Amino acid sequence: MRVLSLTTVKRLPNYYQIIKDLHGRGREYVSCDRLAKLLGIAPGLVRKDLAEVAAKVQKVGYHVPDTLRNIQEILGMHNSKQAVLVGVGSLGQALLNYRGFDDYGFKIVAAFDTDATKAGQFIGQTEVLPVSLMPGLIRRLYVKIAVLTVPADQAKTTAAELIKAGIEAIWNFTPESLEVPSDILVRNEDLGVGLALLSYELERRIMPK
Amino acid sequence: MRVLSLTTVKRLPNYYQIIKDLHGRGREYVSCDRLAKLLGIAPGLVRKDLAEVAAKVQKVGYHVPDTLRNIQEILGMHNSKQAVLVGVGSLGQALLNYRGFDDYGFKIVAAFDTDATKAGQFIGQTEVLPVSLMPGLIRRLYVKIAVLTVPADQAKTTAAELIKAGIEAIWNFTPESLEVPSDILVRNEDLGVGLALLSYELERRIMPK
DNA sequence: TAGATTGTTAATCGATTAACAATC
DNA sequence: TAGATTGTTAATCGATTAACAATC
Repeated sequence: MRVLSLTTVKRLPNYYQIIKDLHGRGREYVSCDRLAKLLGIAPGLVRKDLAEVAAKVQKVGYHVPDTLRNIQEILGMHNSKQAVLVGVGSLGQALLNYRGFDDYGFKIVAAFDTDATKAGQFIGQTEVLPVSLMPGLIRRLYVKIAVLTVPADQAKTTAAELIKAGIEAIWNFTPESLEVPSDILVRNEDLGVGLALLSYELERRIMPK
Repeated sequence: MRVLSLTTVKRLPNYYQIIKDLHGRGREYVSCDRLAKLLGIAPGLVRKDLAEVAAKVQKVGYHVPDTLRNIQEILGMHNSKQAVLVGVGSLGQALLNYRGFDDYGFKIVAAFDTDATKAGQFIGQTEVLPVSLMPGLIRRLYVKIAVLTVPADQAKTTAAELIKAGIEAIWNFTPESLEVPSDILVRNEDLGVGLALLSYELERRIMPK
């Protein structure tokens, strides 16, 4: 499997969504034209994206079940991936309840919070533990992924602790930018960015020119 | 004010974050080199981004308080923007509790859910109402923005109802792609995309080649 | 075969970078 | 002035599109 461009990988969940839907409705094949129309992009782009991804059959299009499987394969959706979550605020709680993770093979095995009164609660399937138990649990279970949902001012120190305990990938929901060693993977997910874009487009529309 | 490229607008919240922090610590000026280093991008890009945005002073850099104000202005952060939220599941609840919206002038004035037993509850500052009251309230308060956090299978019909009631911008957290008239603004925010990217990079790293 | 489809190429577009010019 | 900084230009890079070739 060749390395896919990041822009292609970004679209994979969109293809996945549509193809999963078609699969559920019993469709066997789908053309790139159809996919392109549903996603609002050029058919050629679909062909390029799926060139290394889809199970294509000349004349009838892409084979739905096989293509679905290939996307799952590429994204490692059926490899189960253990993760911990740090910071059981409102966003942390939401992510603990969010069911969309299962699809991607993610399982949050424990959540941590500095507020000891939260310890012992279950949110969704996950137990909240005091943050003092964090390094030990990460080491014991060989957890490599952490979801970071602490307040912004605790982001850097928490990230440092996580890395020290053996975490290799951080999904960062704080607006802080983290400085980490180059062998640590960080993905920033900032709701503020989406809101800023919405906000900007609204401004331009409401007071045009 | 000229039209900024979307890539520039996407970085504005990052500049905002840093400059706000500098402002809080009493700094008066900041150079593009400094900003570039903190964001991990080229100094020239910072200069280009901020050319139309920042209050620059030759020889000392960008004026922190004025630049902060300009970014707020461009993003319309001090215009208060009323919004409603539909779908009080786990993600909906999180967004109702999320305090980051205030900064951008967003105020969620009401939340709606089809589950009538949720009605009457307050989540954060916001009351949950039965969905039957939605069109009336949107019209009465002239609300133009909706946050869509319903289950995927209700996304399309809910969006249609919102638009019928007068909503002009939808912040879509469902994985569905909505088909809307061209005068309606939609921003898709799919956590699955972020997860897919993290997942892909992890795969590549764990089983290299 | 004819026709529907995917594959591939070259052209285009836009964003980023690097280097230097301009400024105070 | 010298020096620190921003402004601007041209080169580069990468993604997308459009058009056509190849396939079964």
